[in-house]
Amino acid sequence: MVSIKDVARIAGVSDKTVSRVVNREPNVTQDTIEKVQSAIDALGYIPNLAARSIRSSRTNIIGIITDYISTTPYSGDIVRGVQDWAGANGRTVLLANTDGNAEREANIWRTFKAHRIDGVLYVAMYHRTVAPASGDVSIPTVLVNSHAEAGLTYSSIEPDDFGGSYALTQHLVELGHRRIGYIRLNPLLLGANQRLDAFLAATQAGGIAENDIIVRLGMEGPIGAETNYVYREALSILSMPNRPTALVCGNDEMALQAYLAALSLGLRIPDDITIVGFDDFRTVSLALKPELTTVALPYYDLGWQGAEMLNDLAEGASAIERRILKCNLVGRQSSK
Amino acid sequence: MVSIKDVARIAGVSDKTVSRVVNREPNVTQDTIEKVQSAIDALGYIPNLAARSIRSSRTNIIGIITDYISTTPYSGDIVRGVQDWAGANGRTVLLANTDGNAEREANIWRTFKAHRIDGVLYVAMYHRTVAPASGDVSIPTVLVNSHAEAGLTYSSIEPDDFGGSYALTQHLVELGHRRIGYIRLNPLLLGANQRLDAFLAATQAGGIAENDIIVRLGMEGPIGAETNYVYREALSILSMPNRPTALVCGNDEMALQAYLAALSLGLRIPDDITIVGFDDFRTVSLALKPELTTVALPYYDLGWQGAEMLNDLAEGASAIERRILKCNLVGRQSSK
DNA sequence: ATATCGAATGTCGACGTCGTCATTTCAATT
DNA sequence: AATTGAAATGACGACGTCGACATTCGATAT
Repeated sequence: MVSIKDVARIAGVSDKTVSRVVNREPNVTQDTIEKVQSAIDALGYIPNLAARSIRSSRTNIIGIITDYISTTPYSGDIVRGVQDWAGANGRTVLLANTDGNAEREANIWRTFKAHRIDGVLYVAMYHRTVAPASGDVSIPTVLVNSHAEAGLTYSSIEPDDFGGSYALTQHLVELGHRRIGYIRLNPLLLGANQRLDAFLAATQAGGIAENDIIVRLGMEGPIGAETNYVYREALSILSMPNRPTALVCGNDEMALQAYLAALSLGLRIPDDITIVGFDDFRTVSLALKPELTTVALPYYDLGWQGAEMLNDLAEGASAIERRILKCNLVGRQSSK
Repeated sequence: MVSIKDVARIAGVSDKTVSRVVNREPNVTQDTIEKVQSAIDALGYIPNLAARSIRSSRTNIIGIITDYISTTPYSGDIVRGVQDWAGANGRTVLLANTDGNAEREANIWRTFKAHRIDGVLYVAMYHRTVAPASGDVSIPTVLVNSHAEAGLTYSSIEPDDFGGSYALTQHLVELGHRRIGYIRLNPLLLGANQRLDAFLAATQAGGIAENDIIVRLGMEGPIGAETNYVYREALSILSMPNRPTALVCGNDEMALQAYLAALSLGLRIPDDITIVGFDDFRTVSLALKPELTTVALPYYDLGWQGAEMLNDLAEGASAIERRILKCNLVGRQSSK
């Protein structure tokens, strides 16, 4: 590999002068700059960041630790947000995936430390409580789409499931719905409870009677291997003699199944039944006809802002911040 | 940061001896090993990989360059496959995303070279032809889910869209379907043509008359901003007086729309109409009721095997290999 | 011509690790 | 006790970069 010394030799200057040119330091003649630059171009010289980092003890690398990357398709957008921030700020991203395996996680922390990375974004693919196994040597860490278990202090950034669900429910109340069905997510998911709680709070605030609320469990069991009751429950709710006029689903994938149930019963959406989802998982929400009213999770922003927070931390900010990002209602044609 | 010298001082040995222990070199007394090990544990010493790499000019880092990571949800599995291989083989993964932007791509190559990574996996998120902008200095590179434009020589690994589509079509012929509709993908996608070609070849081989094949265009326009005709075309095909008994969709998302169209016409799946997809995009294929017969893309294996191929290349193998991975038929309840 | 001073450039060493080679230790053999 | 040889350990330098400091250069003022 061509090094700074090779460039120096070709340009007929010292290695330090090349270094000055590369790092755009002042007090270098225009003439010298050109000589050096053409030597760089001729040799295709690219500075060795490893060497740089052992001198400066700063790597400009941030690490991402993810868990179940493939179970929640769009959460990859978190990673994209981080990457875009990194690209815009001269950082590089090291990525590793635990698959929920503790031993693997410990290894990843070790490797990241060996790389002397500047910080870690600990990204949960579904919104939940986590306990990073960072070990004794500490690295600046920000939890993304998650927060720390009781007793652990980490900065974190999360979506406002509660607020999003509240807004969505309010939307239905404003449309005049007085009897509403609800199919809830796997209770293991943090969002499941927050969304349901907000739904119940908003319906109550909207003056809807308790027995005009029909709540059913849509899924349960371990993440990635859950049992799915959604279709059956949707059929059951929609077959009730006094069927509700709106059906709220824990997420868009559930809404899809509710669509199928509704259509197979000959119901038209949204004329006979309003159906709404959550996540704005676009491969589903936009493919459904009519397109689905849902709530968008701010995945990309979680990543971008999480990276910003991490940067603050790595620069010395010591305050622990717990940031909550808004989930916006996305009104489409499935609600009326 | 604690270095090898700190450990040496505490253990009362030379830095080289610590190095020997860390790297499990022979000819070290058991006694010394223990002394050193306890110093390592006490200090929490972790070797600095950057320092190691400037000596050995081997980083054990492989880079992944992706394009449109968020448009094809499950293709993140390619990355997961790479990561798993890396984890199992002591490598670390550097990740960057071009978003289809050439300038960004050039920057990424520069950065990767600056990190002196061992090789690059150039991953396309949808199957296509690519022209990596790797610049003059070369790094071992393998193209994943893509192959090189004419004139460029790169090793590559791709899914066998043709074979998968052929098997799927054959399955329908074997089920006795003699009149079949086909909604095709955006022609910009490489898979679009391969899948359609295989469909036409398999129907012809199965003795189906040309005018019993109804092909419609489902999508067109730039990736990520296409116009979608699927629902309309599905309705149109399914409303024909002599409607086909099976409908093949370019991918699972299209199949979803075909389901909606069929149900809204009061048709039952699969009794009145067989519908099949492609991709085995599980959030859709398993959520559909009945579950969708489709073809699985070997995303994970593309990643894992791509990493293997890259490793061979980095170790000195000079042969260019073009590997094609099988796409397996996944029979479920939507075909009969 | 000479002194002065800032600008331009160079020399040197340190960062952390490990290969090379030299030195020390120790047990086995004469 | 002296010799031998292998095993164990250490000293040193190089990898590529850049900070600290030293030196040289060139222009201006005397």
